[in-house]
Amino acid sequence: MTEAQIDPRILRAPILPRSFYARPTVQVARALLGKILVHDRLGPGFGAERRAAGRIVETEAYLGTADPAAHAYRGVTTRTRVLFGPPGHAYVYLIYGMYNCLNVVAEAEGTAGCVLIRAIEPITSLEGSGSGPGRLTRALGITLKHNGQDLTRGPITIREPIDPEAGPTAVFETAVSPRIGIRQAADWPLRFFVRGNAHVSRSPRRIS
DNA sequence: GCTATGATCATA
DNA sequence: ATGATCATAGCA
Repeated sequence: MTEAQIDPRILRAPILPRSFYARPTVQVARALLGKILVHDRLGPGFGAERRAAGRIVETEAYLGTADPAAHAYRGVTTRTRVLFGPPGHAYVYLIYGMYNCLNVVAEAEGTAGCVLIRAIEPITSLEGSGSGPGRLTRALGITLKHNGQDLTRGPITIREPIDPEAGPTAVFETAVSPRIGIRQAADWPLRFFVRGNAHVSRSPRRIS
């Protein structure tokens, strides 16, 4: 049985501060590309195989009350409350009865806005693919119970890679496209991904 | 209480 | 093109 070796870069990677998230949503969506998403299932322990991590290679911005495709479009509800809360928290929801989607709350408290994490490039060995929003949460063990959690505290954190010269996506070009799978505001250019990266999702655009 | 609706994915 | 499967929203 081969123990998966953790890339030591994630052990030293500093957690992104709240100020990173307290910016316009589109800025946050672009800035999240290349950052490292970590789920430490044992907290600050040393259980190496319990730590799952990947590099973010695809995101989508959802612009709150100004965006017909956003959950926050119709204002505060039980579900969307976290979107209007302080930035740097996780917004997790269940879609199609089977998939959890992980979003990051952006903008100042009181203003809704979030970034959907759509794909990661594995750093640790993952159980399954990290390509696609439903698959990456399954691979990292992220569920509804993580909704509202503070991403500056963990166990889910997003980190700055310590050595930007290392790794296959360290130097990259950001590509832009319409968002995947929505019907409202279907042509808004709010999807961002690492051009040419093999782990970017290839979900078909929903039609009709 | 009830019903419609998905920011998905796999299979065909 | 279809189906699996369920939390949430909107309405009565």
